[in-house]
Amino acid sequence: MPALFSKIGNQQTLSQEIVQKIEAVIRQKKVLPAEKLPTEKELCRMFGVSRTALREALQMLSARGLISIRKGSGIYVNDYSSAHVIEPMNLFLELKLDRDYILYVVEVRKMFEPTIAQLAALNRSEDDLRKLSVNLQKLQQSPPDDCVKQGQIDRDFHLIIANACRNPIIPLIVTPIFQLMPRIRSIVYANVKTAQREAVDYHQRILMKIRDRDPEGAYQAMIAHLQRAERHSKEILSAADLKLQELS
Amino acid sequence: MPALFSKIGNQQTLSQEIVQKIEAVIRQKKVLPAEKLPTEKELCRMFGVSRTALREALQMLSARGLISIRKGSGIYVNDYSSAHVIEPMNLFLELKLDRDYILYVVEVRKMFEPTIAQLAALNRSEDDLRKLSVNLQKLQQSPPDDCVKQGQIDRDFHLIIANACRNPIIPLIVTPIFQLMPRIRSIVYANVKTAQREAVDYHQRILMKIRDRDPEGAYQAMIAHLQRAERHSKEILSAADLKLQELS
DNA sequence: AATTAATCATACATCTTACAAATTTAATTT
DNA sequence: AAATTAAATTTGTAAGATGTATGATTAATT
Repeated sequence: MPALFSKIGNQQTLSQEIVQKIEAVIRQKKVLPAEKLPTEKELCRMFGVSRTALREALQMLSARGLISIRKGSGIYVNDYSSAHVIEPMNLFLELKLDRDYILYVVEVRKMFEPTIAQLAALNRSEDDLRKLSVNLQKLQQSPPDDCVKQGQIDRDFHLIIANACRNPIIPLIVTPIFQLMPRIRSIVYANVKTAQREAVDYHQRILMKIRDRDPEGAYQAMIAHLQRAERHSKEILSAADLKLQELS
Repeated sequence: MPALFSKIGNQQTLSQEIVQKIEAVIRQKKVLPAEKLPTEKELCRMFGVSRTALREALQMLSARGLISIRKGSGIYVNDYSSAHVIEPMNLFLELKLDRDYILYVVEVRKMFEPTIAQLAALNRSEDDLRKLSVNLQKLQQSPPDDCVKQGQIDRDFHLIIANACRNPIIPLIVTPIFQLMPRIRSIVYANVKTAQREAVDYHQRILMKIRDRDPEGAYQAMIAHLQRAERHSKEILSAADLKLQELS
């Protein structure tokens, strides 16, 4: 039977409706990044709404990174950057991170990073090489007991490689995953004394292969590195599951 | 010279400050998903701010997917889902999509999808198989001239495989990339008459390898599929660059 | 007694008005 | 012409009032 009446009015709130309309013109590139939108007053007039509703809509768009609101100046369209993509994934992984997710992260890295190292070996610039060797020195010189710092340096090493691929989508994908490394490391590697020396060794080998533009070598070196890391993770995870409680 | 005094008060707006405080308690899991936050009135009292400022903060959190505001009911913490991660990346790719980005997308798919097919062959369930064969039938039966629909079916095929990996991070990463396929396809494949038949062939081969739990076979079949697709893309992109203008 | 309708309290949604603070623009002075 | 000052513009915050949805309670009807 066909319904006699359909719902009156929009289910969504006014501000959500406004968001959609403004988002549409941005997505359709009718206003470009750095360009100014009409003032609040004008927008109110155009949409026929109060400033309250309009401002709530603007704050939503601003929270998602589509616009910037500058007091006394106006409303500007943002150049939607990778930061706005990475942050939600970061939050997601942070909220979901538990024993299982650590293993998922390790699995994903094992799947993708060798291929990334491969491409990096082909596309790396001289500048990438410099960054990598500076990073390696830092890792060698870092205090052996500062797990968090080592995790950060480790993360940067892998990030430099991801950026060396010269494909902007790759850092987008892997940055949030690498971002977890310092936190995971502080749990997993807390007791592994040899971890630092080992990491330096593996990084050195990877760096050499990338320097020599040897894709297959870089691929294999990265596999070796990650397999070693995975073994550590699994051993210590099963040995000390209790520690994971500290995460939350 | 070091400044004697730093600015008084926070540079950021009141609402942004409120966002940080509420976000903190959610990140620290002091309130769990589905739990209710205090009412607007109480939050105003607690923070010592007006409803205007508070509501703008709430709308920001709601726009990012951290909370839901239900009229007449209250404010609830969300179960931060993968949808909130995928959407920003979707937007990013949509805004950046141009000739270069299409090639980046193809490259990323070539890098990661064979490995994904490999893992899917190992972890796939019977249900995954069913979904894949249903999808294949749909592709066979779809009208030959409806490029967009074919793109959607194609996308779903690859999404099913990504989900078959049983690693929740993988769909997170690849969904936004696959989401572009219908749009890209409508540009690239518009003139390729044989595209549909070819796609059916390749999909069939991949499906068989996954069915037989043959990781190496699935890997190779996926490589073949993507290399063919890449050739199409490049040929037609260089032949008809003008068409890209239609994107914006 | 059970079901349905009416009522009320609660909570979010929107509007209006007012003022504060930052920025930009114009005017003025040096 | 440059620097300073004043004015206008624009966003930030506040407070109060009205509108609308939700859920619980009470009254009425069957």
